[in-house]
Amino acid sequence: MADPIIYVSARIADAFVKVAGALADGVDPAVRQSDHADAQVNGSLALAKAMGEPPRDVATKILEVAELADVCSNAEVAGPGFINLTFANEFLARELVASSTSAKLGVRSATILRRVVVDYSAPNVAKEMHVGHLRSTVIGDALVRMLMYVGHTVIRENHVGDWGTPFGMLIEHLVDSGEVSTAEELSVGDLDSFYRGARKKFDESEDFQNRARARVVALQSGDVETLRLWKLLVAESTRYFQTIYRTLGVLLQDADVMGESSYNSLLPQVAKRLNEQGLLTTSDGADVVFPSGFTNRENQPLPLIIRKSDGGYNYATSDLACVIDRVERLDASLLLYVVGAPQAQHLQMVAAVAKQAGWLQPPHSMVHVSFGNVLGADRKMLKTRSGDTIKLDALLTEAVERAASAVAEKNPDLSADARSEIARIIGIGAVKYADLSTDRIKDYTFDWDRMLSFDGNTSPYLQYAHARICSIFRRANVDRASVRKITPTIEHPAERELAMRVLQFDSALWDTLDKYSPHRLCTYLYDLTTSFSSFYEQCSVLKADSDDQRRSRLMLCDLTARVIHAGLDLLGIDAPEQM
RNA sequence: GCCCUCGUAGCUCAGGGGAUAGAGCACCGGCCUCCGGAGCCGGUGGCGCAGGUUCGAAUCCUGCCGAGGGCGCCA
Repeated sequence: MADPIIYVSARIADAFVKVAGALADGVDPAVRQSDHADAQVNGSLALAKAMGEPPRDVATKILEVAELADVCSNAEVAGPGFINLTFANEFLARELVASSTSAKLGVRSATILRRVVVDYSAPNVAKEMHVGHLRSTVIGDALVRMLMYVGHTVIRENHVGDWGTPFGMLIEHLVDSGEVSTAEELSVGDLDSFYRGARKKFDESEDFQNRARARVVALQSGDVETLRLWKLLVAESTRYFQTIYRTLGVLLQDADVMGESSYNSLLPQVAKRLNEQGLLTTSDGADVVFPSGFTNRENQPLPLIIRKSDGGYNYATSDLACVIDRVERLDASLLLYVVGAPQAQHLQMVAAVAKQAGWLQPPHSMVHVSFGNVLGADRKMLKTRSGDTIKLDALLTEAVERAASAVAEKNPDLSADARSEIARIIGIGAVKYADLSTDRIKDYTFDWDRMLSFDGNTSPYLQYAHARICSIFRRANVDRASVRKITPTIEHPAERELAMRVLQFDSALWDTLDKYSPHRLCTYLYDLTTSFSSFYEQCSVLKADSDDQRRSRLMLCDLTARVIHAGLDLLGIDAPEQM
């Protein structure tokens, strides 16, 4: 019940040991998909190198001792010393049934179950969510779903920006505008104009600046009235974030919010503990740590500032408190930070200091799941025509509108209700899939027409294939669950191709988790769907040659649909039965 | 100046030690008495440059060129 290649790899590894004994240590069988057969063994060449024997001779020896009778219908030495493997159709059929009847469609569970914190989304209070937050939110949410799927315990943490000097001006602006008016402004999601209003006053009025600074002091010293006003801003903002999260269909809830302010009480302890370990030094009036290996412009050691010269703490301290909290209180062993690439050095420094201080010892580790920018057609940061940042809310609304007009055109028979729901699923799915389907480390180009196209590696294409399969079962009037234990007969090349793809769900998901790269799962789902479309074109299901063939193909269809559905679900995307 | 990331087809992207580098769009040509043509099948076209490691390099290493980002009291 795993990818056939994984299954066969174990057999080949055994054969390596039989042939080479200790020389096989550390030699990866490297069984991979192949254009020349179902799979090819590449490791035979490396083993031959280790043994100092001709590669083809070694490959022949491997084949003599490898136990492949029940899994391969053919195995032969090829080229310079590869071994080409062809899986037995009966083996594939057995694996398909195992996959179909398993709870997780053939995906192996994690062998070591961990507690994982995923830090993602992280919008700022009283600031509009924009496309920059889209990536963190969408990628983080997909990783959360995948980690849970393989059995890990996942703790979502939304590190909201709810503290710092800007709150002085924001609170003063709130006082000027009145609480009722501010609440109204924020509740309709007009966070940007509120922020800009505060900023404008701050820039124009010296009196306002003084009030703002005084307010920051009041906030940090715990003034009751100031805290009340601050909480008002936080509450209205998080309520608004939640509406975006619901539209986007992500798992984040209010309970997942762990804003920067959550760590305020821990900050003095961070400094204290660092000091006790002799890591803290004073530099230009600030308390800092110099982790090794980091330098500034002048090639001088680069500090992580723990306590500013004015006595205040900053985000580095808060991030360290965060590490302590996640490791010591939450007992998480893996900390994922789904944060943009520009913060790479900062996070490296935080990790370095946390390790030096002994707070982040193996098996505990933190990983920066970094990502690039969203670019417009001009290859620059995505902006509106007038040069403003694009509000996430507006972006999602446009996605649904565009999808709605496409649905209305392609499927006018749907009821108005069904149409708007499907438009939501397609529009939001398209935006999320576009973000997830390219390597997160690179910038990606935002293009409405491409992401909403029904051709190519897009969510509408996957959703369409899924809907077609659902349509087959409606027409056949067959209960989906009733075909799930049927052992399929693999005959047609397109059936075989599809069967192989379906069975790769397991390794596709694990490859994805290995690098925390959702685009690998997307690529897999697209390949699977392409295989299905080809199968569907060449192999009649409802008009099959025999009842057995029909049942066999229905089984394949059901399993394919379930894998597409599950795969999209792991990406946080719905798959409607009709569209 | 130092550090990090990225350069693959005209465009948007996969592939990140394995045989002949794959898709989609665009362009050219096929397929509707057919389960959803929102589809399928085929064709044209490419690894920034130069070294190195390796049986084998788009992939790993070094240098150069180009693009983006970071480099002490904002978060």
